[in-house]
Amino acid sequence: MDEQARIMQTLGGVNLSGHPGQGGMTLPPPHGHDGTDVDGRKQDIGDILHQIMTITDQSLDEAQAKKHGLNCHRMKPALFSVLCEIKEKTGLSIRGAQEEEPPDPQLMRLDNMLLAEGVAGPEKGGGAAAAAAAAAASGGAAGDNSIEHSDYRAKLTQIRQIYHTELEKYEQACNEFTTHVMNLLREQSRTRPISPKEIERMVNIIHRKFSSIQMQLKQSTCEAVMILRSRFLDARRKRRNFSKQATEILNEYFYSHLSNPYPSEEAKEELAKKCSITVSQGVGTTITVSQVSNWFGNKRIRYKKNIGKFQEEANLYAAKTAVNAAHAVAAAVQNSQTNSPTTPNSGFQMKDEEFQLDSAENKNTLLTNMFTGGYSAPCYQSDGRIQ
DNA sequence: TTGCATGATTTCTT
DNA sequence: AAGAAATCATGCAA
Repeated sequence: MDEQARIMQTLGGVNLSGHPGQGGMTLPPPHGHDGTDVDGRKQDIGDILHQIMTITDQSLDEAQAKKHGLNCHRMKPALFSVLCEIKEKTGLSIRGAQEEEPPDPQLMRLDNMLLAEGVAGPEKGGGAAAAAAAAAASGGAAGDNSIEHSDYRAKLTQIRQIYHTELEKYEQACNEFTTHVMNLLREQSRTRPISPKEIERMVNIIHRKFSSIQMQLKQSTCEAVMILRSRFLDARRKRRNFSKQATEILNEYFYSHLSNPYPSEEAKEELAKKCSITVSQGVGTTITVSQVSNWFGNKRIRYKKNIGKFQEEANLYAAKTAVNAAHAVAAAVQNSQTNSPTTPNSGFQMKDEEFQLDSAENKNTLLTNMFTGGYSAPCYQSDGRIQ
């Protein structure tokens, strides 16, 4: 620190005569009051410059000794001050051209992405927000499969850890290198003119270099996240057929509600629950509400597009529900004979009482008519939409 | 390998 | 926001 202060002092106040001046470069007057003094100074400067110029021709020991001598020379501060001023002037003109660069947009993009993915930024959650974001991006069905979800999070945490370790390493290396260079420059400032601004500039250069290395790290981290994310989403996209039982439950509901095949949110939940119980496709496989919605969406559109093709299926399920209804009625009758009257069936399956009591065939014709427009309400509109 | 079935996603409409 | 329609991508039987 005293070195720096000394340099500042040299820069700010010391002139060639060795006395404090008004600041800035103060050359001796061309016609000094004392001619012999001026001549002496000139000789001194010539002498010191000669010594500096020849120092490289000498052996290390000789140079070392000479260096000490130069440091103690009475004209040294003055010469040092002049050199500093000259350097500062040239340095300023160079710096004007290379500094004040705007923030790198690519770096900003990378930073934003890492922040959004939960890799950079505060530790909390460890990418839970990112997983949720990925879930939201991949549509309603996402975010329900906890196995894939936790897998994604685990991998993201891994990436996060690697990223932070590497970043820390880079920062440490950067600091070490900066300290080293600063020490070196301070050391050198004893023998050559180095201003604090120059040191600062050098530090900036080092930081820029290290941030460009950091950018590479950020870039590869982003790539890793993108790969993980695409894999995660691809895995979700992989289609697996529902089990036969699940399809049966959904079909039963669909054909028994053909007049209005739009299950409410509660009904969807119920169906999802029911399907999940019967599904046996593997560990962790469940049918979600959004999958039920997908299924009904697909079913409605495909049924509407080709009613003929689904006729057989419709008959089958209508017969099935009719049988169920008959059983239910029989049970109800039996109940009414033995106990007080109770509701034979609960839940969505028996909502459409009128439908249940029709004969399978009649009902199908009726419902087919509904879809083809031969039934008053609800039916497809002129543009083909239901309702 | 091919064609159909089917779950999921995307885009558009209401 | 929910649903329709189109499309994608995969499963599966022939």
